[in-house]
Amino acid sequence: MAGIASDMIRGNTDTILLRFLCEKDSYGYEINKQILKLTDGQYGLNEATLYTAFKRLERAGYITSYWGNENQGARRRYYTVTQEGRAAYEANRNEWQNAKRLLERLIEDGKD
Amino acid sequence: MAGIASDMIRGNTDTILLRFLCEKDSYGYEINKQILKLTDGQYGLNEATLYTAFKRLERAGYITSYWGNENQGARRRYYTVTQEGRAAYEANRNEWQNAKRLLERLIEDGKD
DNA sequence: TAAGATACCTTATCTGTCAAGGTATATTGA
DNA sequence: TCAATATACCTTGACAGATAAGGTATCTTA
Repeated sequence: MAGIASDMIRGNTDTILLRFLCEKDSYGYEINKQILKLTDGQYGLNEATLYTAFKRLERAGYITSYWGNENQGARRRYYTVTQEGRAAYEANRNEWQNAKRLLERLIEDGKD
Repeated sequence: MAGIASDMIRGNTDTILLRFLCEKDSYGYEINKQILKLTDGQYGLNEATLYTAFKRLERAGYITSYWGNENQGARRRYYTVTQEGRAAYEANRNEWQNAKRLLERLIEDGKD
């Protein structure tokens, strides 16, 4: 997933994770599969990026975590979005929409 | 211009500069003023970012530069986009449009 | 004559991403 | 039975782009 596309998504990683956690508690591996599915396999988070982002969000107080009690299969660390996390998601979503508008002007309006 | 919005634009800096240079030869200070104008003052490149990007583009062979012969005022380094630069702009623009579509799915489709 | 605008540049530092490595368990097919 | 694959987590070191802060030099304006 290297290259420009991933650099374009940079800065939105946290927002994407929060979006999924706003729907329901989940864990890293599952969220990444959902991302891949939603993008038809065009985008997925590198694992190091994924777990770094979870740590960042937890440190910021936007999510909390707990171990699931799987009685079979690999263990899972579940994440729950906090009230602050929901607010951050809304704010980030607005920021994305604003940034999108600006980029459309800056990149696309100069079409030949 | 710190914060999330600037991180969202990261990865598009080169594309933005190429877009302006595809219209006409220009120099750093002028392009930055155009960016500010197009975004109603909402976004402008940090100078260090700006000149770093020019260097990167020149090293990549996407632009060339020459000193303008101003007989008054501060000296200006003008940039010209190359054929490869135009091709890169088109490719980047497509990548941006693709990334935009993905981000809309990943961020916006989960609306409440 | 000082302040502000124009115009360029460098350095050190920060942050997010990523490749590469690791651990452990369960399932599936040869 | 046993190797491969999928699930699921984590850490480390390196890299690239963005930035704050500093600098230089000229011209205009109050």
